[in-house]
Amino acid sequence: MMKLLILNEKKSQAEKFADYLGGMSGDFEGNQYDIVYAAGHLLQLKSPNEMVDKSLVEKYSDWKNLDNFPWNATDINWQKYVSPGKEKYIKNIRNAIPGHDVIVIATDNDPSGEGDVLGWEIAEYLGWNKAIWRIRFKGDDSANYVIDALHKPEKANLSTQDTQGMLVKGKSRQKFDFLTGLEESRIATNLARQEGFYNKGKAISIGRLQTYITCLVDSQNKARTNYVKKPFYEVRYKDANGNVFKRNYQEGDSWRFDNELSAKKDLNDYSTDQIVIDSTEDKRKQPPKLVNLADLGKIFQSKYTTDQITSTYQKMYDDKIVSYPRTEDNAITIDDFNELLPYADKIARVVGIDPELLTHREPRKKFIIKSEDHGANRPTKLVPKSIEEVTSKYGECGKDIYLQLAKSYLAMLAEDYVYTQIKAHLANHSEFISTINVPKEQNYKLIFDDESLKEDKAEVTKSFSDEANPLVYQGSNTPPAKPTLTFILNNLDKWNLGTGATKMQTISKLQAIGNENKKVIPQIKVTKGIFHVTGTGALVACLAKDTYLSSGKITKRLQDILNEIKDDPAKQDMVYSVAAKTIEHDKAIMIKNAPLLKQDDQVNKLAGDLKAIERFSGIFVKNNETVNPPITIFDGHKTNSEEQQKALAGEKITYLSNKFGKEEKHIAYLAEQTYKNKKTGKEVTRISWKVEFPQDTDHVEGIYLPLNQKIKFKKEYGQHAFTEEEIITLLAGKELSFEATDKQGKSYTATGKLAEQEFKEGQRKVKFWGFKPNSRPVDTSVYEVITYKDGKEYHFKKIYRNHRWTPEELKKIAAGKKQIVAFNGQKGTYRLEIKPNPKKKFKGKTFFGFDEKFVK
DNA sequence: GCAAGGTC
Repeated sequence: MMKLLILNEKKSQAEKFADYLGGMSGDFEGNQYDIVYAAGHLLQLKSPNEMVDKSLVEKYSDWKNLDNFPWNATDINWQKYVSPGKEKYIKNIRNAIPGHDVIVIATDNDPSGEGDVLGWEIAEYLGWNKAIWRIRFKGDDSANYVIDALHKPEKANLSTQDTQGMLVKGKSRQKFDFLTGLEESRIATNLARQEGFYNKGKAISIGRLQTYITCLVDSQNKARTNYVKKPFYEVRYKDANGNVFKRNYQEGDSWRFDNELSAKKDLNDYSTDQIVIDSTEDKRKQPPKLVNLADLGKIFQSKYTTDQITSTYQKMYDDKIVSYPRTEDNAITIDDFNELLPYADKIARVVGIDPELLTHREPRKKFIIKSEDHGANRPTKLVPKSIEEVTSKYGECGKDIYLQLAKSYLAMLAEDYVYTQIKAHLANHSEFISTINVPKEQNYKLIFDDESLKEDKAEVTKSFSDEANPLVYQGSNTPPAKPTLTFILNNLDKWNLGTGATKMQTISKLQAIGNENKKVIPQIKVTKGIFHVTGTGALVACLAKDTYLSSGKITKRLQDILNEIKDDPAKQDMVYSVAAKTIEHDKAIMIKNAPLLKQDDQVNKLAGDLKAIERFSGIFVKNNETVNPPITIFDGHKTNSEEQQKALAGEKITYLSNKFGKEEKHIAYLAEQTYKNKKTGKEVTRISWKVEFPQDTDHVEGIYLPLNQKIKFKKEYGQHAFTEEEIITLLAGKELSFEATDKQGKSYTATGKLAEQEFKEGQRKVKFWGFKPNSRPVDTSVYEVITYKDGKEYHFKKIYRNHRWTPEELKKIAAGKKQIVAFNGQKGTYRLEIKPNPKKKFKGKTFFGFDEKFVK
């Protein structure tokens, strides 16, 4: 009898195991067991300088000496520490260990070996020295698979870990990415600085996945800029339904011209011709495979960011209304199929699909896989009551995700799309041919049209008419594709780069929207669905051009080596030499590229202002150590050398600051400050500026009763200073009226209450509390009040240029549309094109007005 | 200050 500690990768998996085995603890065929779980990787590699012998710490802390690279990977002991935020999971597992004989690693069985690493690193970290069993099961949602796997565990222990192929494979991948990523980041950062590009004092991040993406986006945009359109002209035929007949072009054919005139001359040799049908055949197309998260990203790329989609999907997964997000499966097991089938009608009704369409309830082969990672993304048995419920819980994006997911699933249960394929040629010119597909029965396409996944959407075709007419057709060489999300994802797939879990995430992280997530400096940004590099991205693209890490090939090569290591783990040190060779090569390339930074237009335009924070240095009297504080204090004050010396001597300096809207006296001094490093969670102590602000006499503080929350707000509004009594009224959340003077000097009664408001400071939105006047009622006998297309209310005068707006005109105005209106002037009627402009400006005031253009 | 891989 053995006591087993079953270690799952995540909570949801542990819950399923408990379900199959009869609880989180219990008895499995005579052996006692307890189930514990992680939350993905709980551990990560330490900093390089923490993984080497004392004598090498200096070398591995250094960023500046290029001779250090490549490192000697055998110097490194590959120790790990608990990722910030994951301590509670480690604690739970540690507490559960005593009394057990075996740790059963029951994490995901990824082909990369990631699940193996994830389990083994926990056992190692916790100092486990007894048996370790690895079980591999097909999918995590069938009791039979799990029990079957428990019958035949792969038995090992920590001392034999180097013989475990999958584990060694996973660890080797980790080592390669760590070595190449960290070393090349240091090399790139150093080289850029030597050329004067400081990237705001932050490191330039280089890595196998991210650098490929950044360089791909940049090279594609450059290819688009350099594209020269080369038109060609040729005779084609078109029938009344728009079907085109053309010849198959071979290099050197004389009927294709580079100028229109020649083609026009050629056109004289052709005349209206009869269409001859060659064949008519009915064809069928099965519904497309199920969508995954990357597909959802592609479908909604112009509507939502990758970040919105992944985070919304995650919320829906947390509530279990959709399946596990991070998979690349496009099919499901027969068990999954059978489990969800009884809910199909219910799902259909929620998403507004007629259940009558779901007649194909037998599984087609293409949708069924024997084993799965997690199974394709799909709705679950937990069907929401209505689509409105989904919208109210997860917003517009959640609604769109659910609709798309449900429809993709339901399409699988509909009949094949049937179309008629017709091939034809022209009677007198048989070399002109045409093939068209005419839809016959839409079937699954009524539920989900897979065209939405393609970038070039096919048009619906009508059958041939009797005859076709010749015309001169202008074509051109194809321009390089736009770097859209689809483009990036397709290229990642080409090289097998990134996993289901990381692709969308990395693209999100690389984007400017990651500004809130300060872990990563954005390298790319997306505008209108097209990706571009940022300043940092421009630096990366120029420096890393032609490096191995910027190319997809390195991943193919790495994977070959990793598989070799998996088959013979004794070869594991191979990964060290591959990493060293990669770094050596890339270092040489980057040294060559570095001088080009100054000549690169894009780099100068985008990265020129990413200068370093200027610092001064000196010995600080209080700790007798050399310190490097910034010259400019964060309140905007630029210190002079006299002030710097004073501060180093431990004295306070005083100056006037203008930063916060008005001039005030600030006192600043150097002192020890403690920060939390966001990535490592470690506290860092540093000497930097502290500022004493003058006492705030403009604002008042108090408890805002409706929220029971402490707030601060301005003591006055316009010319009016609030009295004690009025402040109490406002803090109670009540309305207040007082006599006020407007900007024109007229007095009026202002009524309003406290509200949280927002103003923009550059890109940043700053929230504040303050008195907010109610919008003054408009005189509806003089003004029209409309709800504009942006959903907001606006007003404007009923009579404009002596013309009273008609109801039809008002409708167009509300829709934001242009229109031509006739006005009566002194010299008769004149016409203007009128376009509503809700942000019309006059003497600094913004109002709802109209842009006008004269028309004849 | 630096990766990619997990999950939440």
